[in-house]
Amino acid sequence: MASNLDHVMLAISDPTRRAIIGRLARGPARISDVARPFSMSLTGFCKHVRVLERAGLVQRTRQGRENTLELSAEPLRDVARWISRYERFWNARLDRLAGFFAAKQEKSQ
Amino acid sequence: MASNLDHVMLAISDPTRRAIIGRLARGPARISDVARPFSMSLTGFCKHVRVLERAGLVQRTRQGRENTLELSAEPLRDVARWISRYERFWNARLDRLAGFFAAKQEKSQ
DNA sequence: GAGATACTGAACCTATCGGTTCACTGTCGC
DNA sequence: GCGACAGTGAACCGATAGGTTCAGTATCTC
Repeated sequence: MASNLDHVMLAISDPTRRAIIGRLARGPARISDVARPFSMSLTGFCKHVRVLERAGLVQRTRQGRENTLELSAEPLRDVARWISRYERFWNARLDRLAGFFAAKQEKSQ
Repeated sequence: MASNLDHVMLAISDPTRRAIIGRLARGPARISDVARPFSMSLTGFCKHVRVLERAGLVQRTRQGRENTLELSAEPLRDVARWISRYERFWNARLDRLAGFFAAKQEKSQ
């Protein structure tokens, strides 16, 4: 019963999978080519690809024996939307600082 | 050797922990009070709190036998920063649309 | 058809996750 | 001091994560 947001966040919580996303941002590529830089069996690598697929973060196109992967970043938007609800918290200190300067300026006028 | 980004993303990949964050956004609260709405043992709940602490997302203040939790959203900023690198991908369609209208307007002038 | 290439599936391993129960330690109120 | 309250630690559980190896299936090349 895990939601897609769960799947997406879990998918990007692994550095290998973030690296795959980073690679695919430069353009689509075959599984083997994406896998090459990683010191990992191809089977292990494919498991990461499946996790990314489950999250909807990559799409696979099969032509003959080759599988081309393409980034599909839309699900990240949901994560961004969730996080944006808390932006004001990490901006809080900045806000207070801005408020301080605003008050100071007001006084000096 | 997991990075903090790993810990933060893993922490927010669980709906219970996102709910805790949502609750703490309304203000600090005692562990027991935050735990009450969840149908889960207090011990189990405390494990979630520990995961959030490991990620730096909550801070605990102890006074007597009570533990007050406070949201510390700064780590989410790192997640937001990572995600922002891919914004252009989910905006791509919008960008093309904007480009289309820009070209149309240029033509009509 | 033979051999290389590009994966995939199944079985296995260890570690971690998300949850439980039970026993325990402090701390507060009376 | 005693009982209720707030929370922790340890042990356990089943499921999943992240990795492996090995064997198999298509597919391409020659």
